[in-house]
Amino acid sequence: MLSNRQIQILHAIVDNYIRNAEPIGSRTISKREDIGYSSATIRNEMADLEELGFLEQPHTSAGRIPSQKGYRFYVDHILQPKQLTKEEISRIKLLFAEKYYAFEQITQQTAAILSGLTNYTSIVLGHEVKENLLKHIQMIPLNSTTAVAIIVTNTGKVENKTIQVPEGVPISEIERLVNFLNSKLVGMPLLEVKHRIYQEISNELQKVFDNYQRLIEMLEQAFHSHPEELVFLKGTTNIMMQPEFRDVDKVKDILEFLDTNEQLLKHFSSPTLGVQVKIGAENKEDAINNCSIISATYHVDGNPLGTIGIIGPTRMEYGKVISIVDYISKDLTRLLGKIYKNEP
Amino acid sequence: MLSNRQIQILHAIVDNYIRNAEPIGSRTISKREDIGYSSATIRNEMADLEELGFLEQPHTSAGRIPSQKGYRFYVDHILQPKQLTKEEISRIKLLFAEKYYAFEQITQQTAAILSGLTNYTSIVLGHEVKENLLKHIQMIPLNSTTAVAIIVTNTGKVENKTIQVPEGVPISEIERLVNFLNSKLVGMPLLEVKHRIYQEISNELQKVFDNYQRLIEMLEQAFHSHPEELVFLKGTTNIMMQPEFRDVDKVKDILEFLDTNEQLLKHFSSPTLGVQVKIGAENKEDAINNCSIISATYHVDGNPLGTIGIIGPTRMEYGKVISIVDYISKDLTRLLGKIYKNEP
DNA sequence: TTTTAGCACTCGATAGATAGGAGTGCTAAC
DNA sequence: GTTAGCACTCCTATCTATCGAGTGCTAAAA
Repeated sequence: MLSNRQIQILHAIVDNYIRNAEPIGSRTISKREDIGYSSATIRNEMADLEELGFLEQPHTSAGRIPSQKGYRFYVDHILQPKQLTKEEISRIKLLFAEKYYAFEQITQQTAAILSGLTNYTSIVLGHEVKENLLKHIQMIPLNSTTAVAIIVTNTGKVENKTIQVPEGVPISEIERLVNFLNSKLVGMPLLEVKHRIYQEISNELQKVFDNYQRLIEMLEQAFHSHPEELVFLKGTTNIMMQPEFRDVDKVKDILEFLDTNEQLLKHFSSPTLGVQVKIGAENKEDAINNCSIISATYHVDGNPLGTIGIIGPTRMEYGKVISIVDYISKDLTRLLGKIYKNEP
Repeated sequence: MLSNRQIQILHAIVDNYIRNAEPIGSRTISKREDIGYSSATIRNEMADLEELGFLEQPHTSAGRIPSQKGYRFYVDHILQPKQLTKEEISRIKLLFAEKYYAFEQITQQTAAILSGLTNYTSIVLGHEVKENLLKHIQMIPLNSTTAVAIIVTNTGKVENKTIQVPEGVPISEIERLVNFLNSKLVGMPLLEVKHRIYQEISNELQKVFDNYQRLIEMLEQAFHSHPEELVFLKGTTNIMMQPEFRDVDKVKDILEFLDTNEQLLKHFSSPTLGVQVKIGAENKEDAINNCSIISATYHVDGNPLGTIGIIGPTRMEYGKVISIVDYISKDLTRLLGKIYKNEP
């Protein structure tokens, strides 16, 4: 276990490095008012801390910087969450006080304020539609061969697809089909809908509709789920302001990681309670080995709907960012809860 | 006017610089098989070309590089469009052969193939909804206080918004309102709809519906148009592979420009016939002074719907990129025309 | 008149060499 | 246990010298 003095020194080093991005020497620390030891003493402690794996030395004659383990200890045991300022809170309140929104707008605004308040890159993952329930199906013919299929879920998510209408199917028949589907499928998890169409109601469909085969093809199109654009990023260029990312190749790797939605989604696949902090190589992907990600899941009615997060250098202002992510994820949960009360 | 030999030399310099990103000296050119002059002769011509403004010299003892004027002349008078390879054509064909799509998917796929084929950054601007006609309005209640308003246009574009339903308005009343609106507003340009609600049908609304005031508030929400997410980018990180953009600050400026949708939209505000090439400072914005943009507008029924484009360094493979942008914009126009035939 | 060979000159890029200084580790004294 | 002192390390910055690609000019050749 670390002694109090060691913790004090580690604290000072992490704080200092987060602020200045430069290795810290023993003299710098001994000069701090809250530390009453000579540089030689500090040096001894620093050597011990390095041996224990909490500090690193870029080269022999440089000061120390926190290692990943050091950051981890800092986050777990030293850090006290930083209170948001009045101004920050009022900016968030202002945003979430807006009355009506398209869904994408909420996520976009959330991403914007996250990166705005932190000066890092924000990530907002939209809703996991999978567990949503079907609320309504609609098909609107555009012309004799094309229609728009619209699927609405109980959380207000709207999906739409342009589909081909089989030759010789009159509009009235489509209306009848839509009514039929609504009566049979509403309230069902979206994931099961397709399955249900084939298994349970195909018989009935066949009885009631002449052009069964063609209609089923059309439905296939309508419910064909494509991997969704769920990811919103904001402030990607903030990364480049960090002194550790003045190198184009590093930045490129990170941006490529962020641009690949699949990777991002995989990274945030499991919802978590509270705020999660992943430091450096705790993120499996090589590209973001020098980054930390702070994230939290937001909910409606206890169901995780998506994730918000911040990505920045391991030298991140953990205290501030954790507070902001926590606050906003809770406010977002509150807002969504207000909008989509779980009524039948 | 430039002599044939001058054109030949300019051609060689531009080609060479596009390929290697390094200044070209007189000796390099005189060694080329298609040029039968000594380096001294080339030197004289190069000096003349520089005086005329077609070439530049990074410093005294370096070779020459094309100036903006040089690129312009190259694009306007020297360049012969490069035939797409069979493989390129088949990749495009494959993409556009897909039968059904959500609209966003078409734009996204287009962006993907543009950047995939060119190795530059692609920009696809979605549809200008303004001139679209209203095809259908729908409101789907989620619970007693919230509903989703869906607006479909004749081009298959679907907009949706979550709106607040005023207290005490029964579902049946909303249905009646939607039917009323559809009977009155369908076929009208989206831009005029709001105006029309207030001016022409407000009287009638007032007569037929009790909760006129509340309903009009709800409609205000539904038709409140927010600046739309119309921009799709792909391959933004390709910029960083260019040797002239190994500098984080330059990259940052460009990415910030691309991230600001308003700027992009402004830049592409006026539709053009055919492929447009903007070289270097011909782009007004400072951030992209060292970039060229190659763009083309795509249409449905003669109406410009959006723009596709490529942004890269001024040292761009103009021949190839122009051909690709041209080809894809035409194919996209063809595809959209097929999907959204202008039928009532 | 046009082209080319020859040559002095320019200037950025590269590689050592050197000095400076921040910081360390160790020892011995407090 | 703490600290002063000191030799040592090694990064950084600066300067210098060299190299060479490329130029412009002149004069000779075609």
